[in-house]
Amino acid sequence: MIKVLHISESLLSRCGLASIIGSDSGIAPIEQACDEEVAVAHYAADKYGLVILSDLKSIDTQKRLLKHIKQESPKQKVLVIGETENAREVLWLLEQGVDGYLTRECDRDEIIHAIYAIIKGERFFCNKVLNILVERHMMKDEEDDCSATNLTLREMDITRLIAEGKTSKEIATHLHISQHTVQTHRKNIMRKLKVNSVSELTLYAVNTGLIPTSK
Amino acid sequence: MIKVLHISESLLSRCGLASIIGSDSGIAPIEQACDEEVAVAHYAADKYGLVILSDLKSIDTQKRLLKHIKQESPKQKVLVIGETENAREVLWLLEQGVDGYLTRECDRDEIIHAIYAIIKGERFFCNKVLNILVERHMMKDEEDDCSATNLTLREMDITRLIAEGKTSKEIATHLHISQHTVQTHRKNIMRKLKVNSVSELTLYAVNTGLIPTSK
DNA sequence: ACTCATTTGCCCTTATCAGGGGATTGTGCA
DNA sequence: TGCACAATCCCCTGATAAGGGCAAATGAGT
Repeated sequence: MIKVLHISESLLSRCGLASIIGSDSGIAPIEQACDEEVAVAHYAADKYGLVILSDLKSIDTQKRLLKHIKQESPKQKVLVIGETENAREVLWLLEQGVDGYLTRECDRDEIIHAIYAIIKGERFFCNKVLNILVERHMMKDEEDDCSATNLTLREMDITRLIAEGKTSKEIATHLHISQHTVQTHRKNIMRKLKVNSVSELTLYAVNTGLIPTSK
Repeated sequence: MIKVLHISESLLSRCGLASIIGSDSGIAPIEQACDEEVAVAHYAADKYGLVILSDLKSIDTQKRLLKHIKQESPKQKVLVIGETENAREVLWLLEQGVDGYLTRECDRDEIIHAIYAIIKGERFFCNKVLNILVERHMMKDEEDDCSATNLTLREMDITRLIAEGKTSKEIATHLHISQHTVQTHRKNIMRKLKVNSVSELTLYAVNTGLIPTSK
């Protein structure tokens, strides 16, 4: 019987996954963690055959959890069920040693299939992710001096939060880092984007799709 | 028996909600729509007692669906299970006539409770959202004229210039008025729009067409 | 003439930002 | 092995914004 830990902040997701694979005879009833603290407290190396991460409010939480798990137990199998189609995010996860990535649109069979594949030591990615990887590989040649989008992942996070109206202090609290760090990122962002006001930064965020517009 | 249509792009969520309220005797088995097209094709006025929106990949999709539903059937009860704690998003949803808003952290009882409350014609919001509403409502008392779009011509000028990244001093020079005047306008604008940062002001300007976007 | 919204002007305090230093880790890449 | 870079943290200064209150001139409408 495969022991699974499902870390998800969404009640719906947790019940959903439990319901979906609850009937599968090869998988034990899923243990659940509803947030980061519970997950960290609950987790132990070699306790689970598979850890599934899904529906975490902030990508940052996802990153921290992943790092924590990989530190505790580098060989822990991890499956992420995500919503992002952002190439950089996916690539980052792959680099961290995630064993599988599904999107929320995947169907029951794909989930079950992914679980068994990963347990057997394979890796499993759904089509969308594969497309991203392929595209990324294609683009790779021309992609070296694109002046606009050379923000790092972290800088994109910060940019989005600034554009949403958060203060540096709020961002620091939200990301669990120091205000100084946020300030440093701000400086680098504004230097890279060649802007000198939050308005222009916000307009940049809107125009590049970092922020959704209401129409 | 209450007929419910659940629109969600996440398989986990759909199964989760079905599992959560499947055992409730007062609610019929949930119908599901997995994306926007299916939802639009599936939906008909007076067909459902309640429509639940959750886990839509883009906020734009959520907005389009909501508009569509309210056009087809203005009195349709709608419950949104969201993840945002962004005040503007929540307020926008409320203005569109959403009858309830829960976050993904809400528990089973809260969901069931919300459904029955909404069916009875009440509105239901979880605590986080209520906090947002209360904060905004505090502001509202003093300024009886409710809505955002009652800026004067002058204030619109100032808003546009602020959103373009000008400082108060630059605006003052440009309009041949005192910096103090610009500051006063700023204060009034931010009070009227209920925002407290230039980012949010900029987003307002973009969303209302005061500022052109490049896409 | 009177009212009301608009526009304009000024004072205050505190908080935050913009821009300038510098520094330490860790990771990836050459 | 070293180098570059990302991400983190810390210090400084001056400028500006945020938010409060107050009040005079203007102008259109009743």
